Amino acid sequence: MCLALLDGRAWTAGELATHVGVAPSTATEHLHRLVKGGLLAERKQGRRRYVQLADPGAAQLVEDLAARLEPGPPTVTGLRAVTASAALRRGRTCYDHLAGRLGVAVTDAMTSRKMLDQDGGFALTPYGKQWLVSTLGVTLEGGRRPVARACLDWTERRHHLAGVAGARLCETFLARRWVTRIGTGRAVRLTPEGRDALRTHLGVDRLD
Amino acid sequence: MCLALLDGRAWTAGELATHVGVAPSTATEHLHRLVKGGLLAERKQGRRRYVQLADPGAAQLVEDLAARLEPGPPTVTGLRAVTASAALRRGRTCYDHLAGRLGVAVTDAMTSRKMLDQDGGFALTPYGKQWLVSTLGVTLEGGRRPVARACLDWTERRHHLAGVAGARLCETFLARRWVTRIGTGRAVRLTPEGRDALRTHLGVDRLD
DNA sequence: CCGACGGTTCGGTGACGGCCGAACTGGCGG
DNA sequence: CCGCCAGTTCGGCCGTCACCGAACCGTCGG
Repeated sequence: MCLALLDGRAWTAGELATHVGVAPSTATEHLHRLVKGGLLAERKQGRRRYVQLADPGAAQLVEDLAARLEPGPPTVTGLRAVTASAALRRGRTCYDHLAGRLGVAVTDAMTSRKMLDQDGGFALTPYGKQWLVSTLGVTLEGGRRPVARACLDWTERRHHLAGVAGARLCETFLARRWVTRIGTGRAVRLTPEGRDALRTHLGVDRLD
Repeated sequence: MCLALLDGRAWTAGELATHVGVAPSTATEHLHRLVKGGLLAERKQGRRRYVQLADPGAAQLVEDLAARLEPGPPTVTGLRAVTASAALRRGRTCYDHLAGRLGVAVTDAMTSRKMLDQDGGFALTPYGKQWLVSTLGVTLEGGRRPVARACLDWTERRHHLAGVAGARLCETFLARRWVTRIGTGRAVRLTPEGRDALRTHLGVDRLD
């Protein structure tokens, strides 16, 4: 369930129950514990109850656990499952930022263009901040949350950009329709406009 | 047990058993699972078996879990326990770097002296690298491990410096006897020479 | 060579936890 | 007003897991 919630959206108890294949009563029990423990936040709307990860810290924790526990995606079988997992590997959201080959490619491009410093840690350079704020028009005020943070990509086994900057970047990509969600899941697809934008802004020609 | 192992040292199975108050056979069972799961590494020496956290990633995971789960140190009672926990709050090692008020103070001083950029993320500045390498004489080669990383301090509720830089800094502090270990635990004490060094190198006058 | 000691293996036990089905609650819609 | 649906509560069952004591194994020291 926590893995499913990593898409950053709010799920209903019933959705999660069928998704993981347990009875609704079982799901209810688990979700109550996770809420009481502070990992999830709940929001009641009429007769249904939505849960989502409580905060970016919770998402990071789940992500880190998953990264350590999964030595690789367990071999999927069946055409449907294979295409779905291929789409996820190509591009997806990870809580509130971009991941998969797309997320890593953006991170790499920002690094080689000196917008991101991965040499002394993981931080935006002044130029990188300027690009985000002036060129893309986002704001980087984030309260106590770090502006830039490395998040280990569990399909690519590389770091991609998370934190406030990663979240704003992902919002921008979605708002400008550089990427669109595939169906209702976490997978995203790069649009032709997105392809152009990647080339002009970041010099990324193609994603393998 | 994992919390105890956060001091970075290698413990024997028996030590851990008595430390957490279970039978040796129980400890053995748990430790075998943790080793098989890749969280701990074991090293046999004669008739005893040492275990320690497998890698910095494992330490980070345990630390992050602890930071999230502990809303604060559960009120300790008794003079002995109180002084011990006060010493831990003042200064300690966290796996392989400095933590507690000492660790946070060093991190803050490096930040205000522009050695560390906490504004765009968490990274050493060129000046910070130069200070570590030229003035303190450490090397920052660390393979795949990040040079600088933020680690949430569970007593101070603030970030302190971890990663390769944090580890080298801690080694230096210990080697130059700026801090010394108190007894056999994780707690460290600032020596008079350490006090001088903090003042001359980082402009830190006193730790509250 | 023998005893002490650290560690492990094994069998058994008690309890806890996950899970479900059935009954119940309360919004929502016809 | 009644039926439907999402979710919850409750009771009970079963599996599993933590734990321990006792026996066992190797290593070290006398």
